[in-house]
Amino acid sequence: MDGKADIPMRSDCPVNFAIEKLCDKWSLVIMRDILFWGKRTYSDLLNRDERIATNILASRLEYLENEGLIVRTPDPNDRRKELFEATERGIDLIPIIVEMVAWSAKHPDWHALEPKGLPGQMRLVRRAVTTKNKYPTIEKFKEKVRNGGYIFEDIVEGN
Amino acid sequence: MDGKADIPMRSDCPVNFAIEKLCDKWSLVIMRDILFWGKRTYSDLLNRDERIATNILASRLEYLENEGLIVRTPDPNDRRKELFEATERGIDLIPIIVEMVAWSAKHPDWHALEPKGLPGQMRLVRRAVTTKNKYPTIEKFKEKVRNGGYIFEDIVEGN
DNA sequence: CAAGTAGCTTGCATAATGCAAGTAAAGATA
DNA sequence: TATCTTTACTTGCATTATGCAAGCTACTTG
Repeated sequence: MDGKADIPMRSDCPVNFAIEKLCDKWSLVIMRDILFWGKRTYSDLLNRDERIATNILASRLEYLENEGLIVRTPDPNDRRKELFEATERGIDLIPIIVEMVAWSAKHPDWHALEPKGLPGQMRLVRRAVTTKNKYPTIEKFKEKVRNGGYIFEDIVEGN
Repeated sequence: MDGKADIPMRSDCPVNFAIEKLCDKWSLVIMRDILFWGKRTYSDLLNRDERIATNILASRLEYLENEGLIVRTPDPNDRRKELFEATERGIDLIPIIVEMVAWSAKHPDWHALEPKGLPGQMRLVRRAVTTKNKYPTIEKFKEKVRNGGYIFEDIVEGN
């Protein structure tokens, strides 16, 4: 119910706008799971490495829906389930998230964690750092999600 | 002194890494002020539209320094002052911030704030949305900051 | 019809942020 | 040189955000 308070913006700066909308500990993690990993249900989103608490997940999903970043629809096959998917506005977060990946991957502190992702995923991360112009890739990512898929779908199936 | 607790990362995901390092309410605002507006002193950073509290600013500057995003040097002309400037790692935040601007500027909620920036600044925002490949611009921005300048220096002087 | 599963809520603890007042050291002013 | 101002903070306390564990209801599965 509560979670993020609905207070007026601190300024009209577009940087500040994005910070106030997006910069909490969980909103972008959830968007990553939907956009990159194709997680669509509450329980799928709950059982991830970062171990979000169930009350926080509920409040964040409500928030993301209110902000127009995701929509929820009842699962036609199982009336207990709701399916969450990204809106166009949510899909527009992909460039931000890709640049975050590039930033992390460029600096030693992240490598010190000895990250152990799937091979295809790590390949993608390396490309995020080295590629001069990431926009062709980003556009492909967006199209995938618009068509009901997710960014890592080929990687998860294959390797 | 306190502020951000030094707890272990929730996962080895590079998205999560960036979120844990950067996603609080103030770190990126301060980096914006340094990178885009050339703010270098404590009092300059304090007196901005978002009205950061003085204790938060102090703790965030300490944090950003510990994370290697900024360095502080004593002002040779005034021994009360310290000058804060971005490191290369801090400069690497520019693409993230630019994509945040593009995200905000693309969607109605931000425009509903009726933002009133300087003309040159608004021009830059519009370009951030429309330009297909932002990397040439981003590279120019980085060079400017590396050379001791800041992104809006031409705009602030002119209009 | 009993046992699980999915998607929550509730209550309480800790951490992050916000506000106001105060302070010491350095520089500016009379 | 004595006073006033500026700069970069700290301290104490209030509020908001996040974290943890337990419980709960509608639906599905065996």
